[in-house]
Amino acid sequence: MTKKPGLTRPLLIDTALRLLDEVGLDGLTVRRLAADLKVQSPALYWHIRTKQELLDGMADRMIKDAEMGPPGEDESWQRWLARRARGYRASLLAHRDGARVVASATRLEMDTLLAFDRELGSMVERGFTPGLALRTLTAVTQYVNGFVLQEQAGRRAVSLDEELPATLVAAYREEGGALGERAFEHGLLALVNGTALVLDEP
Amino acid sequence: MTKKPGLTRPLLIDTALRLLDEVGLDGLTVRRLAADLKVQSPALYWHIRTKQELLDGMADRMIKDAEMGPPGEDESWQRWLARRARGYRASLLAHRDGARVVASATRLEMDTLLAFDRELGSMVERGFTPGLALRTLTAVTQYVNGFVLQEQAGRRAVSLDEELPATLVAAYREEGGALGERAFEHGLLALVNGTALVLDEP
DNA sequence: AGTTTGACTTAGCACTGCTAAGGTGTCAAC
DNA sequence: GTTGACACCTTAGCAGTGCTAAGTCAAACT
Repeated sequence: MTKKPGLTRPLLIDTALRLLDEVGLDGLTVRRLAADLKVQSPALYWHIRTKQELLDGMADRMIKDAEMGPPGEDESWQRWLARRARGYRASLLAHRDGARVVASATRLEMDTLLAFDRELGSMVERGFTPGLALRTLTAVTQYVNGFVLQEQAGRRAVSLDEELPATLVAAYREEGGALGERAFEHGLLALVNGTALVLDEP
Repeated sequence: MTKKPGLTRPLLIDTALRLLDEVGLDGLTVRRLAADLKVQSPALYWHIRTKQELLDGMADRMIKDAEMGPPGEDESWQRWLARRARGYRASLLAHRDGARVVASATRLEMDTLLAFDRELGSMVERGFTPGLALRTLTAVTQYVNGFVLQEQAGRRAVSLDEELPATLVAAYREEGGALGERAFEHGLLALVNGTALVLDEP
């Protein structure tokens, strides 16, 4: 040990997440982050190997913040699965472009993976086979990823001044303008209840 | 009309999709595409305004290729929904990084939107409210997006030389090494059957 | 005191999307 | 047929990107 560093990997990740909320993923450049840390940009490469590694760290951080864990003793796996999905979604929504960040992640850290494994284990205790547990958790996770990705894209499929087709207009009116909470819950419940069906009939 | 152009917007998009399979989304640069078309890179900007517009065109193209349409007369909406999802997934898988491309799209063309509207309409004919139809179709679409996104990321959560936790190993062994067809079908069936449940109980 | 080493800076490379300005061939009008 | 206009493409280049090589310098160890 020599001089204690002004920068650390966790500090990089935290600052990057704060900066992400300000400027979005496209605005998040290495130089901009370095400026925020009052440092020249190559300094960051002492603590991370590539920008991708930084993104991976950010994704890992957001997943950890979701505090997903095994179900409580008195909790059905259905309720737990739904609660987990909601928490995960909230964690993605907590940061601008959050879903894009985790979608771009290529590697998670070991402890995050261990937490995931513990979840699988508790599902096995409740009657799932390991493969079934993995498939179920994957399905829910990917549903959330896809949903929030679209949610945060803030994309309108077509410019607003153009006229939308009839049924679509009716649908949006019924939904109150945008796909949000309700649409998410709809798909989530279908997924969870549908899984229960599949479980009963092998 | 004057000189007939050597380049056209559709040609750009087709060539870009072919190039995408070669070099992936990260390797797909404007200059590289121009070189493939034996043209200098700024020439492309006569036919498209930004690279994003090109990506949008590519996404639109892939969606059209899925040939999703309303259900046949003698087809239950459940079978149709599943068939649609499988076709959509196949279309995303048909091109390298296909899911990333559609995820990055910000705008779809009007006729694609009209096709979508026709699907919604036929669901309404079968008892859905417009909002319910939209939510259902969105849920399935986002599930497919998320799933294929992960599928194509080819990501291993952790490097292969590291040891994986116990239950996860068991799960992967049970699945035969990777999450593919079976996992997709599992989530899809859950989603479709779950939707049927939700429909019956308002 | 001298050497090592961790943490940072300065300079700069190869590349990106994109623009401004200029050229060139083809068509319509006269 | 000459002229003008316009569609389409080229040359040159800007501002910005991730990242590296080499140098600096103070703190820590011997």
